Amino acid sequence: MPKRVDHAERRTEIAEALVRVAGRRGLHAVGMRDVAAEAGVSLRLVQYYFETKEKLLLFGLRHLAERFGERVAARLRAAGDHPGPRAMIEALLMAALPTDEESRTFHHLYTSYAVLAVNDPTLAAQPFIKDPDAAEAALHGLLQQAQESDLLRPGVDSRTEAVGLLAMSAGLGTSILVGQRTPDSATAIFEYHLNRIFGPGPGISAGSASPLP
Amino acid sequence: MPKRVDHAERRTEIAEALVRVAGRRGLHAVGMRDVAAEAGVSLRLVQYYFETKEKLLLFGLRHLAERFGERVAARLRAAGDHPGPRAMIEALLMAALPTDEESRTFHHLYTSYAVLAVNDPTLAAQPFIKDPDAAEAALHGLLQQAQESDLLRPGVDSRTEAVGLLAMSAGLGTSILVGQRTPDSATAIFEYHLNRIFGPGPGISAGSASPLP
DNA sequence: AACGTTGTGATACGAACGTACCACGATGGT
DNA sequence: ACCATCGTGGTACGTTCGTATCACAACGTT
Repeated sequence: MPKRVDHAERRTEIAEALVRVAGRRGLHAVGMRDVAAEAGVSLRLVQYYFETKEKLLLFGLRHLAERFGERVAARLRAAGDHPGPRAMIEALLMAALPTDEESRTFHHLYTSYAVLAVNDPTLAAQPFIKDPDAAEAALHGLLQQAQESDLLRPGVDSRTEAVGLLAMSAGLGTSILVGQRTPDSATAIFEYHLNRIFGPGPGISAGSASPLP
Repeated sequence: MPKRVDHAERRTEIAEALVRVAGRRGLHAVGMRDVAAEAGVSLRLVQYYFETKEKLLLFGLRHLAERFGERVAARLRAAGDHPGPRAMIEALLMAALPTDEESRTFHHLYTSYAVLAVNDPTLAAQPFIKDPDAAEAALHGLLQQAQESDLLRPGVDSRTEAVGLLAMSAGLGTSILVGQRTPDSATAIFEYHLNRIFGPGPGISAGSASPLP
């Protein structure tokens, strides 16, 4: 029926099918046939656009990381520069928490890939070193900017804080994912730490932010 | 040849074989046959002592969590009460980092199980809710104890700090696992935060603890 | 001494997986 | 108008997996 097909677009569609079905049933339980069914194409086509499963998984990871990067960027843009760097930092940290379905899926799959990357060096480089480094640099930049504007309490090490906050975000994200903690409690913890780094200021908009449940 | 066999002991041996081989090749790549070979027994025996793979995995998780709990307890005991609560807290946080092979395996497999638990509620309850809650309670207790001894800076919320530090530990652990960060840099971050919570005091014994590589 | 239970081995089975192969309609270049 | 190539479907192959089955040796009990 169709003549010439945009390969990149088709690969993206299939990769998103992979992300959907993996988010639903777990990455370990996803086969080529599941991806094909979810994408509404034949098994042969998945083979055609990604010759091997490994390549499909790799592309899926890159696509996932890219989509998530765009999401974070959009939230940062939405936060705007108006209320100052603190709002941007809040947006950055909150965007990484698994609150809605999309971020839940991201955390779930990203962690799955991270586990695979421990034994499969092919996966590692870009999404598990470079991307976190970039996030760290971004947060570090925001903190430095705030520091230069004299918004931070004295004695704050912007670099160490950046690393620590991102690690905290990752750890809290996992806790939320497995149901140990609620997004609201994570929000409250961030609020506490931002109050400690900045002076006391205007709070976070979302969530009830009760002390701790 | 042998007459009566201690089931519990045998199950433990097999579970440890599971942990070893899974730590080497990844939990997703481990089959019943691999566990049998690693334990030096026949496939049938693994089936005999754990009827199904799911039960083997479940027991493996509980065993892993238990062994790790003992490890942390031993480190806490080794830290002793003498240098005060700060040393205990340092020991608690450091014990959770993947520094040697044993803790690396623990982090790797525990994360693998956590990913599985997202889609399989059978796994969740004990090791992913109760155990972290216990760790949190322990750290919280140590912080409270330090607070009552007037060792903490004013304005420190012991509960929030406990949760945040443990989340940071988990996040840093994953970063170390995938090779983004070194154990030493994680140590430096803990030192920074403990200096902030306590007054400035005696440093951590292990590691070079350079500012940040 | 006989017997039921327990521990162990070898092997078979059915399903699912990733991949390879074959066939064919449609399309675009010449 | 031909033909090589692209896109697509269907299906088969070989492997591996978890599990089930059969057989039998060794032990404790009576």
